[in-house]
Amino acid sequence: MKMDDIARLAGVSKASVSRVLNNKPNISDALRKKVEAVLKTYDYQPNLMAQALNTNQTKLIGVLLPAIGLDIFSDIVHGISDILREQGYELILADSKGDIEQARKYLEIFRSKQVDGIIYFPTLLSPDHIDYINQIKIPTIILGQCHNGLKKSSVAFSDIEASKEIVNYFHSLGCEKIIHIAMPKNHAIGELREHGYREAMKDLKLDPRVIYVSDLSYDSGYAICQKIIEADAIFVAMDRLAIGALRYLIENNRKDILIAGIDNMEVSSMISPSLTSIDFDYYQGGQSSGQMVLELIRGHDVVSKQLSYQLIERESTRRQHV
Amino acid sequence: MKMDDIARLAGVSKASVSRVLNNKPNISDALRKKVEAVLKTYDYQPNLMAQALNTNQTKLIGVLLPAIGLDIFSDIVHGISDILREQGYELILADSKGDIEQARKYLEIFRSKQVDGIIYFPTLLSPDHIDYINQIKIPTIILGQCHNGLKKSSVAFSDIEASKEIVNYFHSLGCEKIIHIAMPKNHAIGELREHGYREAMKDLKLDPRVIYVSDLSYDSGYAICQKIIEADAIFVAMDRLAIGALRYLIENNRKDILIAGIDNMEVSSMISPSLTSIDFDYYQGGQSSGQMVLELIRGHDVVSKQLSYQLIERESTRRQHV
DNA sequence: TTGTACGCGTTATCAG
DNA sequence: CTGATAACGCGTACAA
Repeated sequence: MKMDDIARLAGVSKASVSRVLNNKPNISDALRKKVEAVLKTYDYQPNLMAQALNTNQTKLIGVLLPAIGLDIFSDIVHGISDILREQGYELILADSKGDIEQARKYLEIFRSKQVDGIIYFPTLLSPDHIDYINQIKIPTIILGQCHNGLKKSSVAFSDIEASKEIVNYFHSLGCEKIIHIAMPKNHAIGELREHGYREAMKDLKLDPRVIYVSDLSYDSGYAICQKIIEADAIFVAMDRLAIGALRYLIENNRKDILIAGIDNMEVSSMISPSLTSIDFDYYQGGQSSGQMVLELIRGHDVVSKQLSYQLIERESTRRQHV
Repeated sequence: MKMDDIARLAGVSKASVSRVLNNKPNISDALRKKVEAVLKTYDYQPNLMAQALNTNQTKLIGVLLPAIGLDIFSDIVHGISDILREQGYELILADSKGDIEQARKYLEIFRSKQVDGIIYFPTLLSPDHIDYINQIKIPTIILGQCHNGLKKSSVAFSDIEASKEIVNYFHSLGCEKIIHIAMPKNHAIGELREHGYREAMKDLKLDPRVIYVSDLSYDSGYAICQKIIEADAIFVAMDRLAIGALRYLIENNRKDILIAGIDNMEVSSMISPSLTSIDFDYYQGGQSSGQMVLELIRGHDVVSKQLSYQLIERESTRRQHV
């Protein structure tokens, strides 16, 4: 059932049908009624490919994340998806696995698929990569961080502030030897969180000590703890690693060491001891970026947004945790 | 840069350009070289919308899952995505949240977006819903279960067999009072696992006892344990629930009760005690369904496939676990 | 082997 | 306000 057919059945031209479908003003009520009736009867659905060819809009948004499996990213995807679908857009999802080459490959695929917009959560932002991003022609939102050199709209979380809060929290609990387990050095978010840690330690006039994991697996969090000789508390750059670290502490009877993460994974409240963490509103972040990419497509200006956070206190920061 | 331009620059007709692009045989080497040179120079990219309109293929596959956040589904997505992208397809991802109405809504969206194929992981398969699925015109793969009434290709995991294995494993450890924590009754996978449990118990001439959670959250797994008075072992229908249950056992000092789940989530090896579980190859399942949907699109017949599993023994099934 | 001409189903333009 | 008609960019019969 195409527009031609509808037009014939309604006894009008397909131009008029098009006008009705797109709510154009220049059409009489009489014709409108007639066409609408036929439209209803035959349950007409416009052919999106033809529409796309003509309007040069696919109504597709490319979403590139570093790891769709982590629960924070699934929250983000829900946020994005809920907003976009409301407005008739669909999303094409890709996973860069934290690798820049992969990321470029997917951005390239997005381009070739002619998506109308892109939401990109990068990991490392090298000067090189920033140049690459800036030169993208398609409306693009950078999610997860904002960077001076970046000429794109962005939605960031308060990684630095949140990290500071954790250090200060440990200090308020009487800790002095506060160690930071950081992400590998090529992770932008890891750098932000490490930065927050160092700043807070400096403000408190405490000696920072940072150790880096090799990757973001639970195992890495576990393994890295072998390097820790002495500590009052450990601030781990993400819950996932923290859960691994916690396991090590338990196995080695270091229940005197306090520990906290960031991300507030769903499982963090369920493990024993439950994990103190920072909660970011990732769903909200997804919604914001979805909204912003649509505004960008509609010609609005580049803007930046930063989201808030909340400290969730649990058992892992109590003395002698279970 | 469109085909016309390339044709002009190469001094040939656009038909010839098209032939080169699509590797048609009926073209001379001389022309081919000439065209390829121009193609390279100008980095020509065909307009997919025009292609789509013409060939009636969007190269888009709709993937509908009950919960994209769970790690099993992210494995599935990776499997699907790796296969599809190899062959130039992209995937549109949607989350039914386990709700049939939502699922229908998304299947409807897939249709309106004119996807070439669908991969659908349903939860409940009511007769009504089976009818609905059977009447879908687009090539469709049902993932996660196979059902007699279903006239679609399917990729299933060995839920029944795996469940039996766990019960038998508990029995080999000397357990007699083996309780099953099952998913809410409207979950097909839950039913399969419960079925496996009941069969195994019958074979062992043991009394089955099944209790149902209200939803699939960690909390539900925790809360349901309050109903358990006496047990040697608990077989939980999924790791997520099992982790909640485990927390309850620890808090209430019931370290004598053995416990095992299904899914082998990444975190299951990291919690204390680590959780005995069944590992399904979800990535492989994703790959298979991706492969099958492409074959369906190419006109192959409807087929079914069932994947294997593996029991992973861990601390939660050792006597007096940590 | 090569090129011409038309069709895919819309939206946009321009007379009437 | 309405209806022809021309784009949109590609594939493909069909003719040469």
